[in-house]
Amino acid sequence: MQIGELARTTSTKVETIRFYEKIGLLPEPGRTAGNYRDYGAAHLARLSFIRRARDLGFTLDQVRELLALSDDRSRSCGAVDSVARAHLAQIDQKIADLRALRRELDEVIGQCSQGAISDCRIIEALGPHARH
Amino acid sequence: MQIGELARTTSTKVETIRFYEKIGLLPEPGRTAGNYRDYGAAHLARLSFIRRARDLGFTLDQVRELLALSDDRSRSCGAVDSVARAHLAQIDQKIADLRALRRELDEVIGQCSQGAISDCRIIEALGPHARH
DNA sequence: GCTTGACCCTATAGTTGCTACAGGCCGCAC
DNA sequence: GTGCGGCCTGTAGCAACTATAGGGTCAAGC
Repeated sequence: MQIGELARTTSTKVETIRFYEKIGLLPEPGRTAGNYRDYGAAHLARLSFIRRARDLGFTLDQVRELLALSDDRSRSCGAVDSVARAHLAQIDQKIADLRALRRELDEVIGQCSQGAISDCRIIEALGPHARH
Repeated sequence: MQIGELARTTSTKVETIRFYEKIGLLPEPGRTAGNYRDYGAAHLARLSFIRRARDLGFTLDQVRELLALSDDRSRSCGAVDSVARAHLAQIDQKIADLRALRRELDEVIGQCSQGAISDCRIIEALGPHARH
């Protein structure tokens, strides 16, 4: 399987695959006579794992950790669970932050009366005298 | 006012102020005899505006746009309103995305039975055979 | 047998929004 | 006069890719 097919199969860009290889996330595949990368089922599985984890918002470092854990099949699942739970907590925090921000921005926007800039409440609310 | 004081006043790092100057967000201030940047009230106001907008999650490009609009005090407030509303929509989208992701991750985590990795449902759920 | 075009290769620079050096002045207290 | 904090410039680094430049490979068609 060459890189383009792997890319299509996993909905990944070719450059991203090469990038994952460069940072050591994806093992270097063999090469054909013409120096093309030649992937097998194991590469497909590993890249799928990476993509799925990335889609779930794990950072590359977290993915690296999950991969290391999953490679060591004798270890307990607890470590994996804790990585995942930490990530969940981060997501909850992000959602809360965004909601707070949304509320605030909404308030600022609500004051716009569509007049001239000199009377614009949005600009005013952003200004140096706005006490928050 | 020198850069350190401006930084403290606006809760910005010195490097960030120089960075804003370099990318043209903050006008170059005058210099003292010793080549130190010398800021006045206008700089303080502008930097406060930038910080506040950034805190509300506007990108630097959006901030640039808002600044340009606010400088042209004869224009209607409508353009400002539309920048702000577009940003609000982006935030809503991000919140929705994160919530979907949260749900999914929560589901994956819920399956962990704390057994061995070889039975770990999280790893499994991330694997290539997980149909999503 | 030669060209065309799709694919692949490496290496490097760009993106966003900063942050962190390295190596060197300025200004003031002691 | 020397030590220290603060300032200066310029460059490199972070995440996680993406995009380009400048080339090689391979199969098909004429």
